[in-house]
Amino acid sequence: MRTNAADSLKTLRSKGHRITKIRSLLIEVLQRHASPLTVADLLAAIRKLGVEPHKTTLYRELTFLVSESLAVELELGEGKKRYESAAKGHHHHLVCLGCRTIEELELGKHLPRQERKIRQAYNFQVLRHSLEFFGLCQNCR
Amino acid sequence: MRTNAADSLKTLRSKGHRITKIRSLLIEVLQRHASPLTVADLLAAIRKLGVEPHKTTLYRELTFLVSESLAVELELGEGKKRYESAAKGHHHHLVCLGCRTIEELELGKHLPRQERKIRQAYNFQVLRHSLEFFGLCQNCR
DNA sequence: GTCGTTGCAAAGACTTTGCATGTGA
DNA sequence: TCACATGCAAAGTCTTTGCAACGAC
Repeated sequence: MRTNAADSLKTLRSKGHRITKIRSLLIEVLQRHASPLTVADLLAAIRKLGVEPHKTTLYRELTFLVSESLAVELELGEGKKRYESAAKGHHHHLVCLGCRTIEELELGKHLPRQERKIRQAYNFQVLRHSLEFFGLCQNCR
Repeated sequence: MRTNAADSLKTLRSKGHRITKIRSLLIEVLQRHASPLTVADLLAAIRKLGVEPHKTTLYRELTFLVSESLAVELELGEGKKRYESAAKGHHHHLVCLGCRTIEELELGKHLPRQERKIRQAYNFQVLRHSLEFFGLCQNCR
């Protein structure tokens, strides 16, 4: 699962999708950043690289990357969506309510175990989960 | 923490807040429903009871109830917020990606334990968390 | 009567859609 | 070439703000 931008592009090409400037920049930017980014963040990051994509294009492209399982969409209670590269592997988030910094967090195997229990107890097939901790970071405390 | 609508109203009154028709109906509706509701859901539910609040009022009232810790706000990847009564106590959710049904789920004490670890390992004070499982329910599988 | 609450109009933020144009393979 | 990708305008959905009128206590 842990891949790089070149791998992602290869995968897309092999499926018959085109490799455009915006697409490859977007994949690169997503992989370079540690925390999940909003559409506005992504637009700014790509502009810094000298390309000016229309925001509609980013919305469409992100939908596409999510459908290809190359990006992950999440909501952190802000009323807007954030995206991160799927190449980083599954993880959770620490969201500081003070400075809004988002840190990544690796948790043990407690949740896969819970998911098996849910399967049995609720007759519900878990495909994915989302776990965020909200609180105060070192600086904001 | 597990209270009823009358208790919530008493608490509000003791703090000097007013008990209006919309406020008390909203608290009642939130407590009556098992799954978290959108503003549109709440508006419909209150209309069924013969009152026609403006949606602006609901937005404001929900912000107020959240600030008073009588309601909880959450996002389930739909691009809109959902609210539930805080009186139900903390729990997690099973979200069916097929029929969008939302079920509640009680998990063990794994997370409080994790939160203590996070406090130590990341120097991050966890105030609350949000955990949702997305998948397919019995009918949609 | 006071001041918190409500309704309404308007605006703001985020996201989607339709269509013409551009471009990668 | 030609189907996929992009840009632009417009609209759609969710939410917030300003202000005057209302109503709980």
